[in-house]
Amino acid sequence: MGSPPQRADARRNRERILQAAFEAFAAEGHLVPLDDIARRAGVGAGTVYRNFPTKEALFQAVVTVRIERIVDEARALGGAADPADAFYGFVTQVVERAMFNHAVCEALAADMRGFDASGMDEQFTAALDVLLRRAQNAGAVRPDVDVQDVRALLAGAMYMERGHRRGDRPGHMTSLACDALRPTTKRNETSGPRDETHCEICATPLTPAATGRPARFCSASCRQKAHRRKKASPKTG
Amino acid sequence: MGSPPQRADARRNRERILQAAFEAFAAEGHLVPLDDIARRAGVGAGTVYRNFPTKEALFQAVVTVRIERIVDEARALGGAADPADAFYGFVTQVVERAMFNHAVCEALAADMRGFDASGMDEQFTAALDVLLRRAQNAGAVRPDVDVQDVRALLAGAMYMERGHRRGDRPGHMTSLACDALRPTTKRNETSGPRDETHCEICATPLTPAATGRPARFCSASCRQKAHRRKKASPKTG
Amino acid sequence: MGSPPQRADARRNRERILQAAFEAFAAEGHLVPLDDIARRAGVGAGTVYRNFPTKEALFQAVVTVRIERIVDEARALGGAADPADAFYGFVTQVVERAMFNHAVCEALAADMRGFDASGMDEQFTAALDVLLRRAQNAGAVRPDVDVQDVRALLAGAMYMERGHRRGDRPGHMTSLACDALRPTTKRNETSGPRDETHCEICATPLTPAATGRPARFCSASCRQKAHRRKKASPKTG
Amino acid sequence: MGSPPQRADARRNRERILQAAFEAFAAEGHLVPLDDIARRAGVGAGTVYRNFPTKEALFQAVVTVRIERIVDEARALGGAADPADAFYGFVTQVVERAMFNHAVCEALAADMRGFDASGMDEQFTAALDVLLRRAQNAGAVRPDVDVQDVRALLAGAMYMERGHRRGDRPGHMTSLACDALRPTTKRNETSGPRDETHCEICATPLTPAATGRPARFCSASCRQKAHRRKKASPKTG
DNA sequence: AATGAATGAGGATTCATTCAT
DNA sequence: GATGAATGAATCCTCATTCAT
Repeated sequence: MGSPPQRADARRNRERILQAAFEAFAAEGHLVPLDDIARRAGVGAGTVYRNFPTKEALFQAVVTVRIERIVDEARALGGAADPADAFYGFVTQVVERAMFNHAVCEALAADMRGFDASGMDEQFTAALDVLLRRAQNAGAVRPDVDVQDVRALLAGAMYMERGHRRGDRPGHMTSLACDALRPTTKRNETSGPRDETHCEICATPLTPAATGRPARFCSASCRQKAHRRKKASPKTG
Repeated sequence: MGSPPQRADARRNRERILQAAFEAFAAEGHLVPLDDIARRAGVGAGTVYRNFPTKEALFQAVVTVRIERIVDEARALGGAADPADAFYGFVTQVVERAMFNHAVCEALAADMRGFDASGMDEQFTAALDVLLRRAQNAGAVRPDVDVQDVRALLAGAMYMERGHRRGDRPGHMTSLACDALRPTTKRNETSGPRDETHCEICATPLTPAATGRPARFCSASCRQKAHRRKKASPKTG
Repeated sequence: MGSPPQRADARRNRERILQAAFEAFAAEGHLVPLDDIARRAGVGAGTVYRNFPTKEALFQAVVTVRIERIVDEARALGGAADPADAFYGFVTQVVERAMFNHAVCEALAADMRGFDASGMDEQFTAALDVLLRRAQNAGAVRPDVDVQDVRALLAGAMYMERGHRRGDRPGHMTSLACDALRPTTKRNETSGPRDETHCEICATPLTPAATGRPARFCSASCRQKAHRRKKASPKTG
Repeated sequence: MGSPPQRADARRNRERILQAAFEAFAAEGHLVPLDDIARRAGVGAGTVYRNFPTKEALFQAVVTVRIERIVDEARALGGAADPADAFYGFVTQVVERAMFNHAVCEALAADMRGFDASGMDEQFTAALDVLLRRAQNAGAVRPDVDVQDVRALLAGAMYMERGHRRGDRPGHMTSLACDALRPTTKRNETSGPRDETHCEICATPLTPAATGRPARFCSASCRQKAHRRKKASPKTG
């Protein structure tokens, strides 16, 4: 039943189902009723079941296709000139893509729920492993993480981006996650907009000044602390 | 409705319901049927509804209790001598506790779904904010993250620990997440057990040797690379 | 949703559901459990929901069909030769039909509860209005009533017939209701069977005579009163 | 259990329950949950059940009290000077009172649902019968109706008033119902506000004139009909 | 006697899956 | 092969009635 059908129209149906399922699962995850998918695909529910024995199998099929592409990309990057770029770029891109896709998210999820079919998981892990080791070998990734850690981090980054999507900083959590992987000497620090409602040093709420520049500190002693601290690590604003 | 009943048996039932709900939600999150919770508690469904007007209210009640404790701890740590320990210890502990608890996970989740009741969310954020700012002030946390970032990271760490639970390294993902928050100069690097099935350098699968010490590299050239690299960063094993 | 299905068996099922719903609603009104309707129709509850999105929609569908017929009849009578017959005949017939039908009763009910769908209510009112005005124009209906009064009276008549169904005089209450609409000069007075257990004049219970013709009055003075009254209005027996 | 309790506080509770039940049933009829009544009465549900074996029995008790009063009034009117006023006044008053009382409505309802307990129904009927016969005897009520007809009409009038409550004409339907009972020669005709959107004669919708007095007829021929008709029965506007 | 907690049978609705057409 | 109709178990929630305290 999972094998591709012979007739042209049947093959077309299968494609349409996969496409509809992709969209539906991407938008709503496992929750979307199968009838909705069938309707989107313009076929009957029975046709879906002819092609995929269960709803879960359909889900698997959908994400397998996606993961296949991702694996392909990972393999393509396996020989890239810059192992660091290859690795971090890959991670970032995967997250970005999955960020808006409930289905891929669930598939690559930390618990890999609903994604152990067809050995795609192993292939993904293996391909990622190559990128990771090359990056580690190049000194771009700390050596004490393994591919499972990275997989988990990937899942976590997707999760964080999905949940804490702040219009202002897309990709911010992913960037943090990547920083967790870097050796200590290299780091991409980015700074967000400053919080003008609390003291930067001790978090005391600030009384907003009616006029003039907003205050940054609650007191002179906090301003002094900030001053001292700035001298100690001058690179971060 | 949420007020504790007077009679001893009723109070006992209420406790049993909360306990059963705690376990059930911890194990399966929002998904568990309310009837299951009632059965676990040894009461009828009606009794659950007498105590909590909706399933959601029960969920809230369960997590509110948990979050309350966490907030209390955060507040207690607000005056700790070592801001760094206070902050990282708190984060680690929260994750550890929530790790096995789907419900708390969902409550503190990145999207805070199903946890806006009773202002507990704000209290949690505020208490965490204090710990964060003190740690930043002490130079123990990079200055370009805010409390929302930390909340997201917390949620992500819980998620990662839940999903990628590897018997061997509990808390490992949390440790990584914490590292993402540290200024570059300080880092807790830990190393896991060596993977004996792949070349350490190029990730080529290794043929296990029938006897003797297991191989670490696939070839002489990889061994050479490893040697060169070791000289460059001598601190990591 | 409400569109008729193509397949023969489905169409048959839909009909059976409508029929079962018609009977069930007729007998018990909105109260019948939907599962009962499904069982009567010999289908699963899901099948009912496939055809009608909610129980209420099913109710509407059932009564809409009935009201449609009634509206059709009203329109057909719009050009009748005798406006009085058309109007009173229509009213009588509507009540007769709805009399045994809780559902139609509820639909045409005084408060029109649960019958504002599909504009059928307005159509009914409009068609009735035409009959009413023609009858008023012909002097067969008192001029100080409007179509809303007639609607109310219709509902009331149905209600009365339903409740006080006396095997002996079906339509009696409707006849009374119609009389309320007639100009004073015309009236259809009908008389029911005489009550042989009370004095006709003062309602004192009568001791039934063991033999002979049953008594009509409790005393000679009442007989006398009746005699006098009979002379005053000789047409009613 | 229906028997009045001995202790003073118990008697007080019983009264409070009856009062609360009266209000609750009046407002919502049979639908109101018993727990609500208990709460309104400030007692536990168990106390309600101690006094009344079922919810239905409570309902009966409540309406029995009300009907008792109505019966008392009917009896008091039995010797009134003017039998016509006594009868029509009574009918009107009963309807007016019940109009805002779901419970009494249901009790006196056409189908007498939920009101066959304690012989109150018979007493009501008997008392009404006396008023009716006296009015008939006085020539104020057509002779071809019996007390069951009047009961039905009462129920119907309540029903109509409840459903078609038009702010503008409270009691209008009751007035109509009374007219149905009058001998042909006497009648209370009232006229409502004229409908300015349809032709008075043929009910054709009227195009509202932008200025000037609103039109009453759709055409000259209808105006002519109206003119002829006015001459025939000059008393009604 | 009073309380109000507990019960549990429904009731409306959804949806994965099967199967007649 | 395709269709979409049918199924019926599952889910949340209500409320009359019973019973332990």
